[in-house]
Amino acid sequence: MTAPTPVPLRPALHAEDTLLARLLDGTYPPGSTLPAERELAASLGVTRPTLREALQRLARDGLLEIRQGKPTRVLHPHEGSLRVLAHLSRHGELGRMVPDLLDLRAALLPHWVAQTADRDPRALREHLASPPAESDDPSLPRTFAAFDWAFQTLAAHGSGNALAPLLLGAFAEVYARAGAIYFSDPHRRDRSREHYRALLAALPLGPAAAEQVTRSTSLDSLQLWEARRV
Amino acid sequence: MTAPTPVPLRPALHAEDTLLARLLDGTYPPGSTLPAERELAASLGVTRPTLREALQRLARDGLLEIRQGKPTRVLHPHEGSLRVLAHLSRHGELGRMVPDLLDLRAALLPHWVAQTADRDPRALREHLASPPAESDDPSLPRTFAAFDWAFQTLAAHGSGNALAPLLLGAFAEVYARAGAIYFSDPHRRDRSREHYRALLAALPLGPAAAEQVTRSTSLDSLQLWEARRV
DNA sequence: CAGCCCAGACTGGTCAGACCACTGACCACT
DNA sequence: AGTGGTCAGTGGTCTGACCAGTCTGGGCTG
Repeated sequence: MTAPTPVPLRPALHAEDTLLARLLDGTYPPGSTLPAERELAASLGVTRPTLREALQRLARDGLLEIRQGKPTRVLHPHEGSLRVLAHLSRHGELGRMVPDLLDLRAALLPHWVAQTADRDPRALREHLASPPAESDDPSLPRTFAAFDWAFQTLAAHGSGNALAPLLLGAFAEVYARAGAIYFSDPHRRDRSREHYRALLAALPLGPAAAEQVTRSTSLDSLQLWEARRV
Repeated sequence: MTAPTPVPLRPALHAEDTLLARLLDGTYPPGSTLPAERELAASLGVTRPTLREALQRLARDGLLEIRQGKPTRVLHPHEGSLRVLAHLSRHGELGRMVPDLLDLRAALLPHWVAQTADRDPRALREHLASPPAESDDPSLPRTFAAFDWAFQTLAAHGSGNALAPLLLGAFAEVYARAGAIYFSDPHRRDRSREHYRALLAALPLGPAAAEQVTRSTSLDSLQLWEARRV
């Protein structure tokens, strides 16, 4: 029996964070079974109702399967939901996600930009006109990431596909973290400004041109990342 | 004050379902504020801990914002997560989602198929070889939808993008429902069999060919749906 | 002996009511 | 007018008990 851990932050948060850490570090491997709630609550230093709230949240994220009468089961990652990404990104897997994120971006963004160009590119055009200027402000990477995120959001909304903003939203937290890393390099920032300019120039030429430009610039970003100093 | 409702199914489920229904039908519109937990629990005929478990789940879905000291706030849909899709699909919005789902498919699937073709198309080839045969089995639409879903899953896994299966998985429930509708038409089933055959033929020709075929067949499916008898 | 069945010991699900902790608005004081 | 404290209302947590499925092992039956 594990010694009751002191509870630094809110008990429910402590419980969720601790459980999540154990789920990710293999203490409770996929397919295995969680200790009984009473036991788990005691070892975490919280009460059962509090623990249960944390368990319900993790279950909703697709990490656990809770069924009355049987032990709570740890699900396999592929059974999980997109929300686990946010968790993973907080546990050091972020770097490895960047190329995958850029790859998805290369698949979706050109599609959305083309549709936006076809329907109503005004908001997008206006936004792209003024990316953050270069400076030595330490928060510039985050500012730049926010700008790029807004760009994607505009394209998702402009696509006319009601599911697009929801889909994009699933990546909000991960993107914020990953973007701060990607845009920490002045060279990559500068290259992205070129990308925005190129798209701005292509928008009046129609959807096909906008799509083509967005695709090639997205792939360029991916290559920029792959070629980074290791 | 609302009269305590009788509790048919599990109290926690009843609470969540009822709340969700009220969130979707505008009883608790976005931006508004939920009744206090004590009051809400009483009106739902459950106790506070039970209600809170339901609230925690809904909050994790991005439908609510719960903060100590302030009333629980109803978030706007675009602040929600992809999980709300599953909820919406259970509340009659499914038909309107089909074209949007097909549109997303047209953006992602060709990308994934191309990568799978490039890396290791064997499993995909094997799967595509044997789609469900025509019959009058009333469960055929669902069977067909399951086959098509497996196809997409193979492509997502084969893409090598670790995020792809997670992304696809977010649509599992919605796709199961939407697919059962789409594939209820024998004509559309037959057309999809043609699509599978075409892709099967294109796979040996390389990623570009596979991508091109997948893109055009995806768009064909979209047009088939748009042109349906109304 | 093989097989069925049921009690009991797990598991999670819910209840009850109390108290703690944070938020915001109101109000007396400066 | 500005400032600080007070307090009512909100969510957060605790306590310990009981309800409800699930599974297993031992005893009974055929």
